[in-house]
Amino acid sequence: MAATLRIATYNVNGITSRLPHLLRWLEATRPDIVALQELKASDEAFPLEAIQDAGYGALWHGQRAWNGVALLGRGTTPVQSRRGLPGDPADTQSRYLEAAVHGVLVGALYLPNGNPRPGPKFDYKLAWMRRLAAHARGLVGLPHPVALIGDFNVIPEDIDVYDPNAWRRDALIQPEVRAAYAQLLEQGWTDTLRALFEDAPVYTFWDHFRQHAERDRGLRIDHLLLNPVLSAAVEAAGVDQWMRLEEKASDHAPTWVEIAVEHAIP
DNA sequence: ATGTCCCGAGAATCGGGA
Repeated sequence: MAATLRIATYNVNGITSRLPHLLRWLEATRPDIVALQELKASDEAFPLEAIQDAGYGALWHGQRAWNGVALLGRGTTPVQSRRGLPGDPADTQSRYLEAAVHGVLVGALYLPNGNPRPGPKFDYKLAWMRRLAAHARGLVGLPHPVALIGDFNVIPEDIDVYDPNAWRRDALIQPEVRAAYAQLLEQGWTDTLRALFEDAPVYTFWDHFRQHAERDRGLRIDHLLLNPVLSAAVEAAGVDQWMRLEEKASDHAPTWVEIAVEHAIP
């Protein structure tokens, strides 16, 4: 029996503040696999019980006040394959978690913002992108489904921002950042939203300034990169933009892809 | 150049980050 697998990524900007939003969204859209970013909470503060009550198993890598990523599986607990991005043992920031969920190997990531630029934070971002590319190279050609999803903090092209000029000094749009992202895609990853929307704008983030959400002045920085095995089965993709217009919303909206699978998800 | 929201500190606002 044919069925679909829904994979989503959502930067919650604080799991404690956003738990009600997360639970409403899980119930409304019932994704099978979810990557969360910016938990901004220690491991001890992760709201496992509420998430389990919603029908999800969870794996998380928290950090007090900043960063923090998690993977949720509907009706299953993700099986961890990696915690932390390889390539720098001194890196203590919680930004990468990798696990098998519903038959997909999922790398869930929160790529460094990189501002202010220039400076050590921008250097860290570029170094992190090099480490990601080195790791991703070993994943893209695997004979099973692989996804790299999360908040990449990269505006890939001018179509991905409401006004490129307004962001020209920002780390998210710099030529070397865009080049690093393009090189990652060249390994064989498909940028799913861009592939499906073709030359139509689609945004995943709207900052808190000047009513940008209400005016749809956004950026596309949350990405779903699929390896060839997985991208061959894509049926649909989109952004749950209504979530950005909720009271006390995160500045990001959940972004998702639906995959055709042979059998119903248990 | 502007502006807003989250977190932690620690007691009321403020700094850091985005």
